[in-house]
Amino acid sequence: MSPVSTATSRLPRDFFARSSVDVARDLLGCLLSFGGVTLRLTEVEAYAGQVDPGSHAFRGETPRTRPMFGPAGFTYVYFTYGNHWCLNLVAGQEGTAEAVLVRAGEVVEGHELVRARRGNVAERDWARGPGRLGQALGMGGEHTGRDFCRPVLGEPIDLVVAEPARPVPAGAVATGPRVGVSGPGGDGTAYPWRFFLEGDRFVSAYRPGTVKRRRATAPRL
DNA sequence: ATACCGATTGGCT
DNA sequence: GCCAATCGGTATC
Repeated sequence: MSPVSTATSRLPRDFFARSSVDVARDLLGCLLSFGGVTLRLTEVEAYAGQVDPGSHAFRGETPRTRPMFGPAGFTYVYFTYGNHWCLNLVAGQEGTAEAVLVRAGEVVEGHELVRARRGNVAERDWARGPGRLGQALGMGGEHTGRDFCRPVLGEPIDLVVAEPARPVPAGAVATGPRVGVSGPGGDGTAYPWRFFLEGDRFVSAYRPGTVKRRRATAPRL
């Protein structure tokens, strides 16, 4: 039996109610289970809500970002580029709209399920990147705004975030600019809030954010 | 009503 | 390394 599959203590809401940066760092190595698939988290990013130009919540609450403005311990799943569903775990105090983007992981359980969803791609790429990870887990818009800390009441919760059997050594955690975050003052280099396991194969490739172009004038036909 | 764009990915040069 | 795909969210007219 693999040591990682033996850890089963669900992280409490208090764990997520801290600053997104602290939560992100501590999530590395943790086990995230959803619908029969378990990932060992290798890469995450912190977003600091309304004071963070790179955050979806920067311009205030909208129907999409509503879960971010709620209490910690809920999901925020968003759709992007016409194809991809990406998973966030809401952090911080209610109203601050902090969240942690789950960017990559290693599949440690549910290989058959993931193989079916991800097709014939290298196992290394099954959940290496937020879009791929969402697909590996079978994430969709119906999974946003879900409480993953509440123990048993109400609708079934199939998302579990648990401590690893063995915590990752502090020296194994690396930080850097966030991936793909763009815009004036919002580029990823502004905050080194990407956390990943140094040297781990299941970490996505770094890509800098694109420089935002400004169109000269509006077409206004 | 409409235009712009993205916390990405996969394919091709 | 470069770039098109693809469509919901958001801002704007």
